[in-house]
Order: sequence, then C-alpha cells, then structure tokens
Amino acid sequence: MLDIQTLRTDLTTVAARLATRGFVLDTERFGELEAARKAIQVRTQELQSKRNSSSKLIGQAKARGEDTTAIMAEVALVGDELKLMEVQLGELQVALQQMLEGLPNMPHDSVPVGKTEADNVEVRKIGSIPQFGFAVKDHVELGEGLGGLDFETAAKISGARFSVLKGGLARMHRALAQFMLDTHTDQHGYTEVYVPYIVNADSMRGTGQLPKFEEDLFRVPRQMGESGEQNFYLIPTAEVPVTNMVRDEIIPMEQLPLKYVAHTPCFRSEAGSAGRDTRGLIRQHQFEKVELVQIVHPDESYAALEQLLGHAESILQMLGLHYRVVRLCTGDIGFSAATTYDIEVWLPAQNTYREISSCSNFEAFQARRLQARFKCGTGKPELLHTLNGSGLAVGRTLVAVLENNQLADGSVSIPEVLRPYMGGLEVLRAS
RNA sequence: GGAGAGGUGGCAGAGUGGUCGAAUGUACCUGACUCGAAAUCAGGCGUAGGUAUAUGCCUACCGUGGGUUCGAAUCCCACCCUCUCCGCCA
Repeated sequence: MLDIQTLRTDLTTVAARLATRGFVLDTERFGELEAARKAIQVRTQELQSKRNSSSKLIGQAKARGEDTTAIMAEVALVGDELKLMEVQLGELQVALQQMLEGLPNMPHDSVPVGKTEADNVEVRKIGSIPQFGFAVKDHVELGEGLGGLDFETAAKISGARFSVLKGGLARMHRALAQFMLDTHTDQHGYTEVYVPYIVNADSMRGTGQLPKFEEDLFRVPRQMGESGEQNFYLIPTAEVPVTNMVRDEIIPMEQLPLKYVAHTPCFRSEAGSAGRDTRGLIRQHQFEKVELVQIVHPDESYAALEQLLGHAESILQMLGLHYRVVRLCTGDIGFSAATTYDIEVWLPAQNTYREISSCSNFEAFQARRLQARFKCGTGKPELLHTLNGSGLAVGRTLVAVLENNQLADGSVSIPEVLRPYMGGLEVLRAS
C-alpha cells in the first residue's frame, strides 16, 4: 500500500511513476473522493464535537437536578445529521481504502523502464552452458526412466498439475530442501522458522495477495459461529506467514535485521496459466520452496537485497548449476515489489533459462499494510522494510539438477553437496 | 466436544453509564542532586486522523462487529482470541 499522504501532496508524481509499470492511476477519481472525504469528515467531526460538549452539559445539569429537556431536544437533532454523515464518511473511507489497496508499489528509480519481460536486463551470468556428448533428455523423461516420477498417479489422486515422487527422486527432493535450509542457517545467519500453511485473510492482505489476486489462491471456507463464514487460504509462498509474523508489531531497532528462512509447501491455483508449462514439474499446484525473508531498517534494505540475492545464488553455485541474474523491468515486477531480481537457471532440455528464484525489496509497501514498525529509543515508530526471495524453489531445483547432471545412460550424478543427505550415494540409477 | 476465567496504553494492572484517553506501578526520556552511577525528587511519555501553522483546537480508538442511550471501557447481542480443567486424538 502506498502512503496516502504522498498521494495527497504529490499525486502527479505518483501517477507518473506508476505509469512506468503500465498502471493507470485515476487521479480524477482520487481527487473527487478526497474532496468529498475532507468535506464530510470536517462536518462529521464538528457534529461529534457538538454532541460531546452538549452531552457533558446534560450530565452536569442533571447532577445539579436541573431540567434538561430543551438541550436534549437540541442534541437529538445533531444526532440525526451525525448518523447520516457517519454513514457517508464510512462509505467514502471504504472507497478510498479499496482504491489504495488496488494500487501497486512504485518501482525504485533504479529499475529499468520497460513493458514486458523482453525488456528485463541481464545483470550477470555465472558458470557456462554445459555441453553433452549425447542427446539430452528432459527431467520428465529422466525421472520416469529412473522410476521416480509419476504424473498419472498424481492425476488420479488429485488432478492435473500435481506430481508423485518416489525413491531416489523423492529423497533428492528432500535432500535439496535440507541442504538449502542448513546452508542458510549455518552460513548466512538466518533463523529457521516453522509456520502455518493455512492463513487468514488479514495475512493475505498484509503481504498484498488480497484483495487483488484471490483467483490465484486456494481458498478454504470456514464456518465461524452460526451464521458467519470466514475464509482461510493455503499459502502461495512462505513469504505470507513469515512476513506476517511482524504484523502489528513494533520491533526494537537493536533487534534488526530479522532474517528468517522457512521451508514450506506452496499452493497456487495457476488460474490464467492454462496451457503454459503443462509438462513436468515446472508449474504445479503444490510445490516446495525454501524462502528467505528479511525485515530491516529502511536505510539498509537495498544492501540487504544484494545480500539476500547472493544467498540464493550461493545455493546454485554449490550445486554447480549455470544461471543468470536478471533485473526485472518496471512492466514486469510484481504488484508489491519496488525492485526485483530473478535468478534463472539453465535447463538444457529446454535450451533456455528458467526462473528459479525471485528476490524483491518491497520497501514499506507491505509494512504499511502490516503496520510493521520499529522504534529507536524514544523516537516515533517508523515503518520497516520487508524483503524476500526464494532460496530456492525446490521442485525447479530438482529439475535443474536432473537435467544438468544427466549421464548418457539416463542416470544422474548427484552433486557432491547433496551426497551427505543421500547416504553417500553418488549416482541416481533406475532401481 | 463439555465447563469455567479473561481480553484496557511498551509491559503489569485499576476502572461507579456522565470532564475517562483512561488511576497506579514499571519501563523509557529530560532536568535536579552526584566526580560519575545507583537511589531520591520534579516534569514528560499511546496510536491514527482532521484542521492549520497557533508551544493551538478538534475527532476516533479500552479484542472485533452490531445495538441501547443525550452520553458507553462500563449495559445488551453476536463473533474472534487467550488461559485453566475434563473428554477425545497424531
């Protein structure tokens, strides 16, 4: 959420910056709502003030045993108009709030201006494209050949975009997650957290998934009381529960930065991506991810972003995977982000780079919705900055390891760093 | 699932339908005392918003949402959450 004060004082600048990401801000409507809000709020507060002072007089008069019918009749009139004004004011505030919640974050000045992912800027390439002396197989073929990947059974159990992993593949999948967690906790100073996978609507609103992107989520309806229904949601990323840990909190400054890592399943309905990446593990309704979250002082957030990006990259380096880092352009960054780097890993079977991590600085955008603040000494509480990045998407990392480490006979050599997690096994073969 | 207790400022904890935005303690800040610290004393200290430029005034907020009333932290209703005991359970 953007700061409403900034919109009030500097509407045209905000509109211009949002325009770079292809968002049209209806400045006229905002102006109208604001003008109406102002007029009605002033009138409402006037009436409230009058009611309060009159009520006080009534109390005092009654205490003296005087007659109060005249003044009570007067206050009754105030009450009628007040009721009307309060209703109108409430409606206006809801409308303004809805408008505000629908506005994306402003891209940081350093973000390259562009319209689509074609305008993203490559920052660096690490490693080189591996060469194979044989026709490469994709991960589906490899996985099925190893007897560890079964989409048909998954389809029977659940449906499309689910998978069943077995044997060595299932173990390697688990090994990857363990390896990532251990690396981030032991070497990068993150605190491991275990969090709920089902969250309430307030949490989804806090990190920006609601109200705009409900169709991307799996909703869990829940009966509350006798009549009310209140939805829960399956998390689309650990970002949601982990970042929401600081919702409505005031963190003492000396505790910053907070660095959390969580391994969770992620659930995405993938509405609107029908027909895209239907083969294999790339785009699933359920997948595992190790997520890095940092909650930092506003002055530190861009340094923290570089650091976090490096932490995610180090996993790929240790696995010996070739990748590149891409800076997303204004037209391609997500709703809540001010700046985003994507890490794309090389997939030989697709002969292309595929996103395996996305690292973003949200500045105060999420913190404002979350009311996540810090306090320094006696100073006023100020909004924190939040960041997160995948470190990494486990399923896609498994794909990358399988495809990049395949051998001519369809077996897969296991990266050295994973071997301790796999009982010392060096090569994954058909069982 | 059954029974009970409770949700008030950073924390703890009072609160009678009428100057209650809220006592008190504690933490914190400033000043005094001190070489300095502790102790003591004095003062300050919630959040959000409006108005505007005045060290000013006003409004809202006591779990959430409704209701009663001229007036609600206080009364009524519904819900949420926490804790204790019993039952069941991975």
